Amino acid sequence: MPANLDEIDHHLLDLLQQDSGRTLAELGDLVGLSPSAVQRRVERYRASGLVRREVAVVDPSAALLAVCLVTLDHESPEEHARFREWVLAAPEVQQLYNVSGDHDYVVVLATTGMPHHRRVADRVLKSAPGLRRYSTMFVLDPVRTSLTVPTRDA
Amino acid sequence: MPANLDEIDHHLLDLLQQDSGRTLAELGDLVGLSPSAVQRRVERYRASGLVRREVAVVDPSAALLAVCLVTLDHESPEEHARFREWVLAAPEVQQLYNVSGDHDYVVVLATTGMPHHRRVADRVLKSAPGLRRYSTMFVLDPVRTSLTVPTRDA
DNA sequence: TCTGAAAGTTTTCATCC
DNA sequence: GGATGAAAACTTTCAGA
Repeated sequence: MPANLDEIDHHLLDLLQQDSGRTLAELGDLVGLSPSAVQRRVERYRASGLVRREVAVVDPSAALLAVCLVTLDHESPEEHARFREWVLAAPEVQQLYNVSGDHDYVVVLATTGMPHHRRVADRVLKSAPGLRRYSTMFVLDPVRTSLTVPTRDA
Repeated sequence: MPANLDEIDHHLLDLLQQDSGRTLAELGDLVGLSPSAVQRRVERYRASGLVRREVAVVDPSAALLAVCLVTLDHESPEEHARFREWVLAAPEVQQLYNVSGDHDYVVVLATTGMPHHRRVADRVLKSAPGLRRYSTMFVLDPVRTSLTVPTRDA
């Protein structure tokens, strides 16, 4: 699915992950291609599923973020499925990762403030199916937030 | 800075955080406003800094993600500043959070695979200034990845 | 002050080479 | 990969509520 990418593709994907608001002409200038050629490549990224969508990034300091480490009871596939479904139902779950190690999931909660966070933590995590325990780290400073992914080694 | 937001603003911001690829006309239909009115509001979000930018989201399964918990030695402001500067220099640091609790930072690393990860972990984390220790949780499944932030309580 | 509509400009899209 | 014309989107302006 992820077609072979050349240097220009890596450059374009870097640029698009930084700021997708640029025009095809601007992108063309930056990577040394015509707007048409850029358009073809960008369309290819979308069609292949490499680029999923474009989103607006809201200032994270407008929110209270918390990173929670979750451990489940039994680790059975059914338990995992139920837990995921339950947690994903909450829009405040900004990120959900199944991870290796002592914990099973890392959950990033984004809320409007502490009252909101307490409600969400109680309703979503504390009463989640299969939950053994969880701990919460509040984000004091979101130094960097992004979804940027390298398309090749540095 | 964050102007008072009405119901339509919340709705618009939800939509834009989900998918900013829609046209002003489409957004207008969804929130019940004319394209011009939508454009004015969107421009206001940008000007106020509430919306930072628009980015292309690359399929996270194209990468190896790891969540690292970092503890520093002394906790002095200077140590924090040096650590941040050092870590932020690496483009593979997708997210960096200063957090409360036993650990000082949560670092999300995005790499192209295990060889790349090892190099980055060695170069960026293991030799970071002021580092006492860190642990790594590899992401087995990025169930949900987003930067979505609620602009009001649910 | 905010809205909606229309004119003018830019960008994107599709087809050509 | 580049270039062109058509379609679509965006930006600006203006008048009304």
